[in-house]
Amino acid sequence: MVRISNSLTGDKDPFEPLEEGKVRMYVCGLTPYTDIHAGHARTYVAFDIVRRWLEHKGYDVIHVQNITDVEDKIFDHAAEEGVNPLQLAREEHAKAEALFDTLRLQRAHHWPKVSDHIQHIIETNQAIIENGHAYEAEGNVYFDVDSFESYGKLSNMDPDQLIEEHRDVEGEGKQDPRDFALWKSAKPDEPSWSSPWGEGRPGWHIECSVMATTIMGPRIDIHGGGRDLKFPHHENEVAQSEAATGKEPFTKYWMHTGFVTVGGEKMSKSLGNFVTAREVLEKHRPEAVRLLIAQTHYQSPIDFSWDALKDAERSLDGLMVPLERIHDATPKEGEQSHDEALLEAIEAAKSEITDAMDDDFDTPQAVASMHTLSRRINQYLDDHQPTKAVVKAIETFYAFIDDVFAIVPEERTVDGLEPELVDLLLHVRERAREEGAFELADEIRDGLETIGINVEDTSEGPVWRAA
RNA sequence: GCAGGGGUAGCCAAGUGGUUAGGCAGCGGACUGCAGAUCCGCGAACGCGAGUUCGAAUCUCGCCCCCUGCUCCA
Repeated sequence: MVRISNSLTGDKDPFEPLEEGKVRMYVCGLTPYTDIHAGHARTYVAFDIVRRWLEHKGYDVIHVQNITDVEDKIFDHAAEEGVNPLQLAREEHAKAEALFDTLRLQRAHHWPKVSDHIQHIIETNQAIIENGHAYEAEGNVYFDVDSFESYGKLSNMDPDQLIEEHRDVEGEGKQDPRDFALWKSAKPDEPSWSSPWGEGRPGWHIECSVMATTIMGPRIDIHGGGRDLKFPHHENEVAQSEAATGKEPFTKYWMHTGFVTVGGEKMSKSLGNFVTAREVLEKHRPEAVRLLIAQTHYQSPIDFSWDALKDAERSLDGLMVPLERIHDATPKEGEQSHDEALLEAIEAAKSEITDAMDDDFDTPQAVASMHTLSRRINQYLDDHQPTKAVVKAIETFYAFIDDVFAIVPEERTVDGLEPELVDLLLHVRERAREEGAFELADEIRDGLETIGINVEDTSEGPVWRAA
């Protein structure tokens, strides 16, 4: 049984989806106007692992991730650059999607865009007005916070206190400072659509309610996003969705990811302390990035540093050593008495990882189990030639962790390299070593290293791989 | 101010009453022509103060510090 820390209840709740065997999952996506940074990547990797785990458990997961392509920031940015806002959003989204692929994120089943859902948004706004929870004012439509009794239930905010806090918040024709826009009247030179309230465009927040419910129905299982979206974005989503459909809870399990920080402070575009996902992936393998993220629980902050990434690279290398060793080994037929203990250790590791993941996706615990098993396998391989059954079990284990975490790297290759030539060189080097010509042997090894090939001498002879 | 999350060894990070977490770095050893990898061993920890308990990182109370949210935000 999977248990999930639920922001809505404040508890770790047993996961019982609305519909047996099926999971409706919505992850707050991008407002594409510039490069995504490490913080976005963290959230998406975290939910990628959530999805992979649920799928591993046999759930049929529908994963929806929105593209907010109609939003002030895009308009502002497009105006600065002198380009078309919708075009800018399309291009930035395409760039982000390519990065997602590199990061080994499973593609969402739906990537709904606001610009494709304007009609649905208008209809939802009308429903909210009819249900008495919104009003029109000077071409704008505002959500009537005071009419929605449970406002504040997700973010644990006191609605009365919000009145004082937001005394100064402006808005054309707003009746209450807490009210927020479902529809904004058009400004010159900005994209707009016609509506019963005149030319305009959707407010921020409403798109997520509309696209989630249009695609998945009035109630969904999991809704995720960064902690910074909890208020006001997610709080407003809850209010809008429930006000429109009359069904609650809109989302059964709300999940919020911790921030990526830099020197303890939140990484954000406005602070300017960000590192783009592209920069990170230019310097590091995606699997190392994913391991770094998995080493921290999804709710805790991750303090970003290049050193931390380097550590994760080394840690990943260590984790993958057994896999490389069995690729280099020649397995033998039959059974060996000492195989039993190793096969049991592999089963034990799987079961530990399963328990950890079921417990609110405790990836750091799961990673620890992987390391422990990796050491056990190395011990075995130090002492024994593996049998085919053992090789199979190890490969199956690595396939399992790759399935759930996507952290097993492709074997590295050097472009334009003839493996036979490397083997020939190493053969010559062995001859040199036999004759004690170590200077020549080292020259060959150093030379190979400069073209990206690492040579290691083992008791079984030299092995090489791309660095 | 209100609300939430945290403070665990040099760094990162699990762990909710008794049993080695784990990683990275470090030190010693085995192996090796050397290097690397691997293995074995080692050290080092629970923010502070009281309390409960046979026993507290874990429970209670008080305090200190950090981060986040309170209509830009993954």
